[in-house]
Amino acid sequence: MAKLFWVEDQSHWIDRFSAVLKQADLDGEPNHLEVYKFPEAAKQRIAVMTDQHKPDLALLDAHMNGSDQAGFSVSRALLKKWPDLPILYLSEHSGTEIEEQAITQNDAQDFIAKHQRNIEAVLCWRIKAALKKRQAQQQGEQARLRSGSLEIHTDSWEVFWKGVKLMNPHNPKRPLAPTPRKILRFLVERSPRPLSTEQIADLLEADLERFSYANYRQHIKTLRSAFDAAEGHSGEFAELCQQGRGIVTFGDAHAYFWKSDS
Amino acid sequence: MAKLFWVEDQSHWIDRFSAVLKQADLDGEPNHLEVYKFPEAAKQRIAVMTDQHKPDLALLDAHMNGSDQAGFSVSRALLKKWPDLPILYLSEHSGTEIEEQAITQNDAQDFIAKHQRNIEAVLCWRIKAALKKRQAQQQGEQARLRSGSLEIHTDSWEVFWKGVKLMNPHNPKRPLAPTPRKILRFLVERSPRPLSTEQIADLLEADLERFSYANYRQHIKTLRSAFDAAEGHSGEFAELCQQGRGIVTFGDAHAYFWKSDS
DNA sequence: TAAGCTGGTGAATAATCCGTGAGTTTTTAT
DNA sequence: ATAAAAACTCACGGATTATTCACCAGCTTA
Repeated sequence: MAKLFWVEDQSHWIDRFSAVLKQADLDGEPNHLEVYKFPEAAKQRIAVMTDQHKPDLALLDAHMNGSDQAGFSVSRALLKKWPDLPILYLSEHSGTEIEEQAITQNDAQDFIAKHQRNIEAVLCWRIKAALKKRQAQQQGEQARLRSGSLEIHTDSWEVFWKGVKLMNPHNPKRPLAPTPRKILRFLVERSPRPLSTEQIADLLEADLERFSYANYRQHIKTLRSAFDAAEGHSGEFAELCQQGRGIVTFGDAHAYFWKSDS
Repeated sequence: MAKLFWVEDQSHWIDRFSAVLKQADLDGEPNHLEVYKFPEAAKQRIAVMTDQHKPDLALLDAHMNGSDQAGFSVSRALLKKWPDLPILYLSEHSGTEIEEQAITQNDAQDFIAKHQRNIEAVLCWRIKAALKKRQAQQQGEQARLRSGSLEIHTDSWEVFWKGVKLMNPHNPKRPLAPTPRKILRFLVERSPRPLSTEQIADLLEADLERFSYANYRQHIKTLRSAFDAAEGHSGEFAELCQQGRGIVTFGDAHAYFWKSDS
């Protein structure tokens, strides 16, 4: 559960974004949102918060109630207590001195303009990215990609399905081979969008002359049997794929996609 | 002197920003700007760049010459060589899928819309902030290393495995040779990320012409037999490596990685 | 019903990886 | 300058991985 600490003085922005933020898929769980309309109230709250309430990320408006510095004072209060807390600004004053101050002097992780195309989505992407970065730093750089029961350690490239490490189906003592594991990663990263043969070839930096659809199919087969092996050859994964989850064919265009099982 | 690596396919943007970027006060010194108009040219250049040319920051356009992926392929080439290089996108397509891909999948440090108020200044602020963050990260490295049964005294460069000092396998009276020692240290420092031949060559500040994969392999062999010797030639370490711990081949990219035994 | 398509499969082949020993060159210490 | 140590090169071979091929089943369309 991601805990967000949000300070915003204008009600209409709160109305507009709170539902989006609560429901955004940041870590697969529902988010907890703590909103304050006044910087003073926020600061008082920060003073009494314990580590157990520590937010994962703060979202601030820089300019509030007529003062340029209101948001920054909240930021200072937060950073004093938790120096590594990522702070994002959400402001109407992009391109101004406020942005400069936020970025160069107040250790802002990001500064997002309120007035822009598709702002809700942009906000979610950036919060997600900030959380991811934070997590990577915290966990000693343990980069992980998760989707349902699947977990890919993107550093050591180990892949776990329901907690079991995926192995090479032809030789259970050996780990999943490089190309299949890359393909799996790309599929999960782009989930639930499909990846055509050409796109995979591009991502693999393979020659399109060499990398054919037959080829792609073969690697998908390897992957599927690796999943099956991890489940003790029970055929569960094959069933899952039948039901349109796991590794699924797209229907045409020689494409496959990954869909989380949960 | 900050070195910037910039890929941008449209001349008018290059004209508009190059002077600004050259003269921006990023670290108190004049900046060095390397500009490419074609992703292919950029990638070719990256392939032959050595550590001494390593840029401090890359500025990419995502969408170039009609392809959405052109910028990302440059990003991949850069990150493959220098995994911690900060990458900023400068794009006309903010709020679109391109931004999403950049931020959530391509480890973008930032994504800056070309069309915005005061863009020149914003660009400089953000570049400066990214460089500052990078520097702060680099300084936070530790002085002593421990990983499972392995301990490296980074001051005296002695290496202990299960409390036994690793010696040169060819001559048990002599300490482990410098290059294997360094390689082991880099592997452990980056654990559990793999280190390709290219990256090791970079870290050793060796010439890529000289430092080949065969070479790397040979040092790995030396290391493994040093571990084996420390265990009284029992073959335990070889077994450990078989099981994916200790010094492990990555299975791709001519890379190895270290994984703690505990 | 056949032809054309997609997508799954096993087996065969091709390519690559990686460990290895032996030898050569470069570096270092005396 | 000399010798020892370290770094590097090279080529081989077994193992592993990637790719190709031929075939089959199911579906759609003429």
